[in-house]
Amino acid sequence: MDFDQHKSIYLQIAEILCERILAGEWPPEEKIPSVREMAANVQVNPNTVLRSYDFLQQKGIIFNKRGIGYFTETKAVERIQSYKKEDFYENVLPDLFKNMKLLNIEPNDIIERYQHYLKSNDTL
Amino acid sequence: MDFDQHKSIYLQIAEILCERILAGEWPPEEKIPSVREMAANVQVNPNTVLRSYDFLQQKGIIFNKRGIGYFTETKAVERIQSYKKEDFYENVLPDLFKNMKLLNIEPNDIIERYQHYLKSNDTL
Amino acid sequence: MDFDQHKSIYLQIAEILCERILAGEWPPEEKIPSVREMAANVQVNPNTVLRSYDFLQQKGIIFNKRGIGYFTETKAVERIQSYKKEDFYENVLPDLFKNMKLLNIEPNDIIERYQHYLKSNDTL
Amino acid sequence: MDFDQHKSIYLQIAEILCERILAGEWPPEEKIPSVREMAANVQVNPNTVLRSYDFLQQKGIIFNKRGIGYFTETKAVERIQSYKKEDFYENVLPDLFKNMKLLNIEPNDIIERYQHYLKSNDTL
DNA sequence: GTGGTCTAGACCACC
DNA sequence: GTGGTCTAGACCACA
Repeated sequence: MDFDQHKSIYLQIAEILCERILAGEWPPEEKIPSVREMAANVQVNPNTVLRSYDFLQQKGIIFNKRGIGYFTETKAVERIQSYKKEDFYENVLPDLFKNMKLLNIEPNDIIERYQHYLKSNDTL
Repeated sequence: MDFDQHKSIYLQIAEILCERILAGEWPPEEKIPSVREMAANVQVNPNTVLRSYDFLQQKGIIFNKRGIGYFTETKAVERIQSYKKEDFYENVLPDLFKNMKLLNIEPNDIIERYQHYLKSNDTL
Repeated sequence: MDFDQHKSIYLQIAEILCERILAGEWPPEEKIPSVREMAANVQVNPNTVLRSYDFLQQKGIIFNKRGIGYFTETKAVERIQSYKKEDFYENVLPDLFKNMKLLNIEPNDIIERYQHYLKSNDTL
Repeated sequence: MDFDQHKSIYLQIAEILCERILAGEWPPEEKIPSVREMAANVQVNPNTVLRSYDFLQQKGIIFNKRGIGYFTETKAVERIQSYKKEDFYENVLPDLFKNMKLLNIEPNDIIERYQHYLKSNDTL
């Protein structure tokens, strides 16, 4: 597992966990890997994984049963989607628009590239 | 001058300088404010401004004449645009597409919002 | 640790590190001393050491793992040699030739002195 | 006139003057260009040229007649050669040898390159 | 523990 | 006047 050195690792781990939850890897209320197990998997200090889990718990995406482990919240998927939506309209889109204007990029160019993106991902 | 606490100040200063160069505030080979002057303007320690200038010099956007000051490179604008373009296609766009697919957002929605964005900026 | 007052300390530290890497003190991907540790060793402010490390990182000779420390790049030795070679053929050699011609020094003189140099270093 | 930004300009001007003296541009006791004239020629602040002249005067290479100008010393050429010789054996040569050993460069390579150097300069 | 950023202030070489 | 370097010390996020 190699991480982007410019973003904090615990956020990258949280991000990956969210995507796996969205992908349906764990149904609601299912146990996710223990801190130690996850740490061993991604070759990272357990404290760092703990921080990811803590972060996701505060966001209402997972919860903890003492002595047992961490579990997906019932509404984990909805929560994640809601956060992503907020981030999308607050950050991603304004950033996109600013760059499009500055670099004189046509909306059609974006659409075309998106079609390609969908196709290339379909075949995976 | 107030800065975003989440990004380092020296990078924000560099960013602002780039936008002022793009806006044509200094033609190619023109002298930009001295380190001390800029530091006084944005209420920041001169060392911090120096770091911004150093950063931009390494990026080939400004250069230094000994004992005189910093000057915009002949190709400063091209360089900045090239960096921005790379960031756009490498980071912004993939991020956008990933989110669009995940959140089931239609390209038409994006375009529509972009047109609103352009209109609201025109009136400024 | 005493430094040459005519060159900046951070570059001299970088230079020393390069020579230690060339000497094989740290294999590829090995952790080098932390900023604070090195600063204590050479009796210098940690900021100054950090600057050396930053410099070497930009040259692709060492890299950083967040919260852990700096490590030698896999190709550190090759990179250093390549930089030294470039400097040699671009600066040292032209300087030598210019002086040889100007001072009317015969190549044989140089070779002879080089053999003496090698011998005197062998005995160390 | 464009200068190497890494060395101080006044030393570069002094260096150029020395080479012109060695080339016989001004016989002993001949007047060299005034500070202002030289400053205009090389596009530099007169203070900087003055510093060069001052430097050369301290080295016994030129001397000043108040109100008239700067003149080459009778033994200017000998002095310059002596300084260059000292620099050569103290700095250039040790630097060369260190690099040759480190980069595993054969003396024959140096000689060969020197022959090429002489040829290419002859034709100029 | 690690590095990263920022400040305040000093000193220097250079133009 | 210009930038460049260094120090001392603080504070922070991160592992």
